[in-house]
Amino acid sequence: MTDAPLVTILDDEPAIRAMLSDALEEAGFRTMGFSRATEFEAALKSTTPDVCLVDLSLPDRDGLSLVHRLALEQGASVIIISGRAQVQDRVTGLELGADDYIIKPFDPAEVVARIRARLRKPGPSLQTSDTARFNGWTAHFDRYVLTDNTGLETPFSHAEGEVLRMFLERPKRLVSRTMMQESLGGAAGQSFDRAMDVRISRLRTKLREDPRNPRLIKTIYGAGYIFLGDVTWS
Amino acid sequence: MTDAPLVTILDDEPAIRAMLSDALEEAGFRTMGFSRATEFEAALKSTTPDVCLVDLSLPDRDGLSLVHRLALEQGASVIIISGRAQVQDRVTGLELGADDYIIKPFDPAEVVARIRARLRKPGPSLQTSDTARFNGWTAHFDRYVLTDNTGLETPFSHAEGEVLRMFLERPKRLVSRTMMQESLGGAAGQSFDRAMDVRISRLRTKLREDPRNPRLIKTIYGAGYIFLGDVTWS
DNA sequence: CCAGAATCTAACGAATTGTAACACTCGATG
DNA sequence: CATCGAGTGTTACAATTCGTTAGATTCTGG
Repeated sequence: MTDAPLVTILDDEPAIRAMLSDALEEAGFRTMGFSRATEFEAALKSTTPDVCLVDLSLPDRDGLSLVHRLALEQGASVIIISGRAQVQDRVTGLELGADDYIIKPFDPAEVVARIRARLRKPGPSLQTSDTARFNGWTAHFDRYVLTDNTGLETPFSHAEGEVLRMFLERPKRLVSRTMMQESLGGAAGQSFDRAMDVRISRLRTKLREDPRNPRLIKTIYGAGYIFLGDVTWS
Repeated sequence: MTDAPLVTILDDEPAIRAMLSDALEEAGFRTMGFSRATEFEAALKSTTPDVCLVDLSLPDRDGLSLVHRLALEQGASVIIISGRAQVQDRVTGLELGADDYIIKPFDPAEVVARIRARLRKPGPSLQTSDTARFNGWTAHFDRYVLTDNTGLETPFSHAEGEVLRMFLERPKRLVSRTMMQESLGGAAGQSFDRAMDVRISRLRTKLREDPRNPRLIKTIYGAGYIFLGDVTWS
């Protein structure tokens, strides 16, 4: 999806840039991060972002004047992200041309929602590439269907899909039990361990694994599982 | 000053209405205040506000569904003013079409600044067209008709259209059950949950979905629905 | 080979979702 | 005013999903 909206992030703290770009890319946006205003301005000559996130406390320049220039010259939406929480700060920020003003600390989900509100487009889809091929099978995560090499379709549920995706994203590597639990969002505990097993068992059935000799999902006793398969995402 | 921007205020607390209209008129806007959603809707027939301030906790109606309708049908900017401060509330509010979300207690100066920010960018908040194409189907929302790829027409009702539109505006993204309820204006509760299901069931029938293996409207157990279809509005 | 731990999986059941059938509302119509 | 029919929420029950339980099975160290 090359026409996903482009969001630039201008903030001097790498941790915040990372958090934002993670959340935004997860939500389907393209992102570019900058730590300094000068770099950002240089990049503006060759690209036109759809939304600009700007932190006001920049080392090399006053953020507000930058916002002002941005709003005036580029047509882009400008969203200020700032630790300055006073009403007066917000008012002047908005008066200078910002379209929105978000206060640190913020929740990435709200940032995504506010960006979408600016773009007011249905928003890009969560899934970018959502089919994977492996050993004769094709997993269509968008349709929740597994396809045989003969073309026979087997539907799988959401929970099964979570497990399958987890494996396909880590082929031929050990997936520890605890890692699974975390990724599947289950509260750790005796009973959830069994739930995991059951999910895997059901997935194995759909993949027509031989219980005595599984070829795709191997159990490593005492450690976890390992998915053996030549995975190609497309 | 007849062409000063018109701001409507919908809030059941007279004190807040007074404070807002004072500040807004001071800032040069025209204002109209309403205490109930029904009055407000009646007034909409004769006037078109530039910005609508809406309190979510209304006595006679769920505010969110009103926001949804407003953003959709009128082209006006909608700013939610609410006491509900959870991130999740803000996210759903914005997802449902609000352009901004202000938390009580607020400073009137900030409200003014945010209104100005909205007016500056005549946001493309309005869905200009009323026809969408997806996977061989064409939905004519103006005529309440679904057209087959063979040209066969199937009428759909208003309630079905609400659900369909909600999906077509968020293709390939999870639509949570609560978001639906709020957009469709049902008071949350055991029984309305069923009403949702029934609407979707009826819509599925019209889309000739295979109950065992729906291709367009997928159910995500415990989470909501996801519409898989390549949507083009025109 | 044995004991104990880890894993597998059939079966059950609670929660969620699907849908047919019914009931109510509201306009249109005779 | 009675009737009809479309639209839609409600109810009741069926179907599905998925975690839990419990007993069987497999693995490992000794």
